[in-house]
Amino acid sequence: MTFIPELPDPALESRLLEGLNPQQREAVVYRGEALLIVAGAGSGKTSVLTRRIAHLIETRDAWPSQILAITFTNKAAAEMRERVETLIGQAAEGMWISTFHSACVRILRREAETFGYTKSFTIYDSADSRALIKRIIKDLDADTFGFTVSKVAGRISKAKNELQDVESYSRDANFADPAEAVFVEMFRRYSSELTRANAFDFDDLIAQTVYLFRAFPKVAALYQRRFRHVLVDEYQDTNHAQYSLIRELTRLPKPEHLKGAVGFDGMPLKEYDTPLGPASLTVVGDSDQSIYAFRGADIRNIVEFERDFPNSKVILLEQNYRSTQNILSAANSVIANNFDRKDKKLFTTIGDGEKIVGFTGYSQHDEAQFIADEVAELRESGIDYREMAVFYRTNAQTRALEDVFIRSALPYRVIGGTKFYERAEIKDAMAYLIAVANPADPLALRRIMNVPKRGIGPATEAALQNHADKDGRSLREALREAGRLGLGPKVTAAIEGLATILDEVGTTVDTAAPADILAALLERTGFLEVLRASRDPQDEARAENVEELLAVTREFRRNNPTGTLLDFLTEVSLVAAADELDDSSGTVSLMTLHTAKGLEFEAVFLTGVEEGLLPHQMSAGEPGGPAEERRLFYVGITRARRRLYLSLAMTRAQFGDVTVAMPSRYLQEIPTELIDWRQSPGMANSRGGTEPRALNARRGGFGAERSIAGHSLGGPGGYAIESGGPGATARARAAARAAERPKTEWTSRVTSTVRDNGDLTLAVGDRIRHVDFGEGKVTAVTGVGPKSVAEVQFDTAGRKRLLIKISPIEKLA
DNA sequence: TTGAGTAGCATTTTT
DNA sequence: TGCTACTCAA
Repeated sequence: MTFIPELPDPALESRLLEGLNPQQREAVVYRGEALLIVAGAGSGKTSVLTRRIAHLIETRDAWPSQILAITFTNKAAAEMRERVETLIGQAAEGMWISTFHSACVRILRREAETFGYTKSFTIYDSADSRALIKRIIKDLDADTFGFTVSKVAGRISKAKNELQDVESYSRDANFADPAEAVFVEMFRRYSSELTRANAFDFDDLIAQTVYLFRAFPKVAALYQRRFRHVLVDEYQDTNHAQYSLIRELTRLPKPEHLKGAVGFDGMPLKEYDTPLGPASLTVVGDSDQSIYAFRGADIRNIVEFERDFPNSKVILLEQNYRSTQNILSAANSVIANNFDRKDKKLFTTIGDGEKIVGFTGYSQHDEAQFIADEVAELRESGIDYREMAVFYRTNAQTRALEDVFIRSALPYRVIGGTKFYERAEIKDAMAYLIAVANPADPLALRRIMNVPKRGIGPATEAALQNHADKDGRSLREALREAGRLGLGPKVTAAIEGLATILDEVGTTVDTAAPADILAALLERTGFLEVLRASRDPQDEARAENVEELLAVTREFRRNNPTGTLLDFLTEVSLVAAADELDDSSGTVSLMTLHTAKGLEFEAVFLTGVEEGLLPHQMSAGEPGGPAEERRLFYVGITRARRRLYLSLAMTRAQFGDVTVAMPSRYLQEIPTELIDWRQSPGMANSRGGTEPRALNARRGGFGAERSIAGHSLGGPGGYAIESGGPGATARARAAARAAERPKTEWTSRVTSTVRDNGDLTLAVGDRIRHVDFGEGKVTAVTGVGPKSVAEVQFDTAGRKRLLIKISPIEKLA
């Protein structure tokens, strides 16, 4: 039979390739079993990926429903979908574009009944997992073996990422070691508690999907038949479980496993539906941007791709369309220090651009003040706030930055960090929803049992739990039978009241809108009422947060008119930090370097470039730690389009007391001529004297990676050796120098003083005195009431923005 | 059982 | 510094 394909529209096809360089072009049009696109930072990979998908559809090589594209965040997924739709219009419907986790939830919900779960399973986020682990540690007195919640959570997570379950883990376990025996027991309990609660944790979502596919080839075959083109972004950050999932999906299904099967449209499959070859796989990644090894990401997945897929093709994208040459040169020279990598050099035709700006503050407040001043200046030069970002290594660093940003009245937003959904009151409200959606979940129930206060304390809870355990029933069922426990009449009534509310509201879960369910729960339990009546001033804010949650549920329904409570809970569980980014908001974004991956900004401030912070102390003991930290630094640098700032502080307050910080070794890996030091470490160090070359003069003093490499001798299970290398002596010397100095030298130039000025009003031309900046003249006043902002030209400290209400200032006569 | 008060401890990065 | 976990009185 002759098959005459419908010819693709040549105009459209050329539009898909328009503006692409030859390598990008090939990445779009290549057809074959396996394709690896090695995409350097800013090399236009998203564009290539979206056009490749559009091209597959446009050339009739694939139906939209045959495409599965995996991204790192939901935001990236949404963006990709949008871009594909813009390229080819409506036809994009039916594609699966999502994160690993969302895709797996979708599969698991559909297939839950096949392997002993119900489709109303809940997803435990890390806080939930930790709460459970904490209880298990307590039960088993495992802390006597030195187990902490994070250690146990880490080990369990690692095992799951390696696709180990309790059985396979204990097969290799050394039971002669009592600590290991205890760990296995904890692992066992953790797993069985999850199963009993009809819940999956993050790692389960992937691992259980792989188990499902392996144990039920007929189920797997359905998906193998459906997805003919699998595309994976950020491949360098995939772990073993995710890798296995991809392998399962791209296997050729056996015809007998498809026999009699029913397709996704509910129609029986036909003979010719059996595919002739495995699905084609496209992965995109850059091993220089692998920063998730701590989470089990295995860089070998990308490095050994060609060996894994013998018929594969590799395409390199090295031209950068994002950054200036100065920024790229800095990035190239830093990453070149990682041995064991394929040499790759980013280049651009944009031109050199501005130099990188360096600044050394006396304290983290000083550093933050510099950033705030620069942000204000950049804004004046026409760069929008939303085009600026501040990066840091640890979340704790936000404090000083937020402090100064607030006082300077600069609009900012912290991405990630203490998230909305991690607030206690939100977790409580969510626990109500979970308890209603998944009655088998005792964790949620326990959380809300006494919120708001009902007089159900630990003793009562234990009694209920006992009753439940006695005849193998759930905690929820025990609640209904509280009358038989011989508790006080008050408590009994409270318990029964709660049970009634949950049961009655529970009848509506499949039909009612999430907002209505939440409203009913809040109303009937008096949750909001109690918060509002409280004397604690913070409770007012908590009540507002809960109302915000209510608004979120309404918003959800607006976007998903048929979305059930379960859909809402799923969506909430899987939001990533980067998903919070709102492109339309005119605020500066503050985020960790990890969150920054995949994003780009016109101006980037990379803060805390200090030894011990970047690279982080904790990384020194881990194999490959310093190299991964360097990649993190590299990722940060390459986010910037035009302006890059590197800053550090001489001293940093850590839990109350102040420690002396040394410039990061990575700073020396950047050619000096690329950095314009507004205040170099040397200048900051030597009583204001000008010594811009001081950083280089100390070469070797604190930059020696040799000291770190030596640590690998410790071997597995070894403890991190107290550093005795050159780095340590330099640190000690610096500390000694600091101690000799009069204290005032080291106190920060910018304090965190806040004052309530009531309704002090300032006018242009007023002279003021500021605690930190000295005297100055008001040059502008904007805003009204408590939000009014003064712009002040200080005599020596330069120009600053000040939120009048809280600044430590006084008006001079 | 609750709430106030205090002692002790902790910070790496996250789907 | 800021939070949690524990103790003790009501």
